[in-house]
Amino acid sequence: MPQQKSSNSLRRITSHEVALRAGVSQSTVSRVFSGDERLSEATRERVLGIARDLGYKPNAIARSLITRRTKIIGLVASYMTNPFFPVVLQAFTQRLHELGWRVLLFTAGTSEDVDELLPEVLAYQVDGLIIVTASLSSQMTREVLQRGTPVVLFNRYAPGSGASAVSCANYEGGRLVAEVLLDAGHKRLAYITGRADTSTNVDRQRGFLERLAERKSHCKIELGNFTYAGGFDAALRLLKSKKRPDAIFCANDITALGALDAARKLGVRVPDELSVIGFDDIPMAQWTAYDLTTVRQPVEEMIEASVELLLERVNNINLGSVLKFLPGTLVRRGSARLQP
Amino acid sequence: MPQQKSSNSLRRITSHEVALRAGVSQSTVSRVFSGDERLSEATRERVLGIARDLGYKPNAIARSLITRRTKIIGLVASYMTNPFFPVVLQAFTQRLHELGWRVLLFTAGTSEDVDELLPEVLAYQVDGLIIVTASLSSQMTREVLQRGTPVVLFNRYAPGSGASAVSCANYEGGRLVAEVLLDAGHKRLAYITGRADTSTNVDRQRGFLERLAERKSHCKIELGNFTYAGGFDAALRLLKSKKRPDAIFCANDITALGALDAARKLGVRVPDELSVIGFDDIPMAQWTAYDLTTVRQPVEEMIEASVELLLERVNNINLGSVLKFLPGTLVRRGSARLQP
DNA sequence: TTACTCTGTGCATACGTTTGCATGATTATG
DNA sequence: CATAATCATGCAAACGTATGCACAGAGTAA
Repeated sequence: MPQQKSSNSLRRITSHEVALRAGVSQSTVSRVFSGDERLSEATRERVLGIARDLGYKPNAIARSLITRRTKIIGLVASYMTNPFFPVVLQAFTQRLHELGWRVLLFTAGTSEDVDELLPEVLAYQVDGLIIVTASLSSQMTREVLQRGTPVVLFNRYAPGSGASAVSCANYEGGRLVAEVLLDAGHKRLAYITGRADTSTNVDRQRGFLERLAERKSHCKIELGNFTYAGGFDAALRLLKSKKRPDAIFCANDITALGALDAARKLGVRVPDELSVIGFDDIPMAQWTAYDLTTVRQPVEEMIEASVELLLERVNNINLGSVLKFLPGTLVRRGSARLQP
Repeated sequence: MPQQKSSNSLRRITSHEVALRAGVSQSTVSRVFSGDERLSEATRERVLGIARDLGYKPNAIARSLITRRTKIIGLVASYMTNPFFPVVLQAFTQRLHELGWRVLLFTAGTSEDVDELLPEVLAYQVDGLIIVTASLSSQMTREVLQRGTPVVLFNRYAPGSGASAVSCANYEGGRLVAEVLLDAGHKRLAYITGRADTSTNVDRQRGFLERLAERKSHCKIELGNFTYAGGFDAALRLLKSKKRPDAIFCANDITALGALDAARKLGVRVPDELSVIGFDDIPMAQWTAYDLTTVRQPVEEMIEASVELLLERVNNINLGSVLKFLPGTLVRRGSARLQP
């Protein structure tokens, strides 16, 4: 209805038009663009030439309708406030592009929204789904999977749900931090949590606590929520308490930066009086003001693995789900004293 | 070809199926979902019921093909390393969603890539384009526009190109900073640039310099590139020079944070010995370690304006292009001495 | 010559919707 | 009671592409 306004040269160029100009059938034009082998060099070039002149590009929508493949991956992300995710987002779109896929982006404020969002995504017949830092209800996971759309959870996992997942080895990361802090002779330890309902937080905390317990140590726990402000406030509480900790492990980097700023505000010297260790290795961790010692997530490898896992399953629906955990590595910087 | 693997319940549910089960025609089902008025309550409810049972949702691809509207907006972004953009990205997707649009995301490493990226975007028949912090060749702009796809540039502008644009009033922002720094009695001023080929940098710099000139002042210019490292290095050079500046205006916040860390490293006290002012007001500007005085871009309003401008033109191709500049406001924090 | 294989191209159909038009049923009007 | 008007629904033709099948012509082999 709205199009009828004297659309002079505004009509879209279709394969029919190109065919007409080139004196071939529409099929032939289609074959040129879908890379069919058996076509004479002559016609191929003629068609390509005319297409270029007319500015023709195959309509991906029409193509998707018939091939039943959109070449679109739905990407659902939440918690974009954490500087870790822009990096991830960028890497995902970049990588998928290289492989010839497009990204339909959805941002969910809270995890609960994801379930409501998904039907919208699916209406666009995306060939696969990547869910970053959010989880689906098992109900929704089931629906999506039996529809034949593979799902990969990034930075989360849900065993038994049927969805594949890629995550950092958070449990082992937690253990590692416990190890190096104890080795360095720290006595009064603390952990600032992330959001309690995330596997990321749970695993890091469990790894940390379990290794502490194994070595007959323990720690104080203070609530954060994966944010700068959360880390700041939690650290303030810890540092003002009577038995002030000499080392704090934070659920992620952004929390750790908050903690460092709390120490700065109170005049607590880092790392002499206090060691702080984070988790992620976001770009700011290297900044002079922080110089944060942290556990680096192997983002590149995680992205690569996610994409691979997903596309494998796009091509073969019958592949089962896989959980993949990649090891993090300790990046030693100035915010923690790690020598005895 | 790949689909033929014993896909039992894996067949997609179409309006035909729903129609069959409901004992109505496919047209009727379609009418139910496109909100046609004249339909008996009885059939509407029966169809909706069956659709719910079967998990039917109209295929957006097929719908797009016939309506010639995809309800998809292409969003091309670059320089995701600047923390300003995740915020922008999040806001855009959020807002567009609320209005019933989807976002196809493309990230361009450098501006030059955008031209190569666009044909891919257009193949998906996006109804409109938002280009964040990147520009198009005038050639490409012309092609896109005459194709009937409206374009809005965000944080850039290109007068005469036919593309609409929304940007902060960078020139006035630059003037404002000059004003307050001179008012406070600063004598030795400096400007750390962003990338020279961006209107953002050019305008901020021009505004700053022109106001200085008007008040018979001038400043030293040091090259940055809109990054933390760029700001850090540039500030280092400035602060080590014989006539060390007593105030630095940085092309954006991330540059300013780098500059502050350079000062921290050299032991230059802020704001007593040095004032630093940025531009953007990214989340980190509030962090205790920086407490950055800066010119805030009215992001919310800019997003809102961009979306409005774009959707207006999606609905009416004949509307001309508009350049919109929204004023920034000075946010006074601790990194600058602004009293004489 | 006949028969047969290849190669390159066209014909026609399908993908899952929307929508103008036609039609039968129902209600209002004279 | 006849006719007109209204309502709810069905029919069929698009949208722009991909692709199985048919087929013409060229080449090869007998």
